[in-house]
Amino acid sequence: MKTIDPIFKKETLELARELLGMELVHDTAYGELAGKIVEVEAYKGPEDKAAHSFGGRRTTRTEVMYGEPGHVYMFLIYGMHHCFNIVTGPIGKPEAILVRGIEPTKGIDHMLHKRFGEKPKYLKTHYKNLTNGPGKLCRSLGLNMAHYGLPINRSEILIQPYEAIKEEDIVAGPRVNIDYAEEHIHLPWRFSIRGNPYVSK
DNA sequence: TCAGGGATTCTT
DNA sequence: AGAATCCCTGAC
Repeated sequence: MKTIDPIFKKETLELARELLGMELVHDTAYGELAGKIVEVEAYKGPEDKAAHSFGGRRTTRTEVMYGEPGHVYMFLIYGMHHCFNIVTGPIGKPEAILVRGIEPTKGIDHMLHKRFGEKPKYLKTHYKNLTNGPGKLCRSLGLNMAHYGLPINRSEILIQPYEAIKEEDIVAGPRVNIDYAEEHIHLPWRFSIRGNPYVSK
């Protein structure tokens, strides 16, 4: 019986901050694709109006958030972009952390190819736009619905220590594109590494 | 069964 | 500022 990595048992907002500076790895047949996490958002259902699990909504899509923390919650947005999330909170409490930006660390050539296809030469703008957004980083790492529900650090998806981030280098602010969340729009549950170029716009 | 909308990205 | 694009959801 596989156990859950204890790091994922932390409180969601605390874990969100600690994820900054850690390395997200997709271990593929042709090598590791990886990047340092530089931006995340916390979603604390069922009380959080911005969360997919608000009000205890429990469907095929949100089901994994009701299970053990440390599993992958993937969803498709706007019919074309995948988003990668880490399930958090105790069993029965549907919380998650969305990874919105990473700084490439391993397998950059493969990532460029996955995102932009075959190019005679990749430009500076290709590198800059490789992983500075939730849909972009999934495309570059090759993450999709096939990874829904996988146990992190017990599968091809890994999150491991990489670099310590000082508390004063963490920026907290409101989450992006949640206009529907009414009084929860302004909760400062978006965290990023100050000044990092791979933080999304 | 179906209309409406979205935790985005790219182009104009 | 608007389009692309389609799965998920809730209502009927």
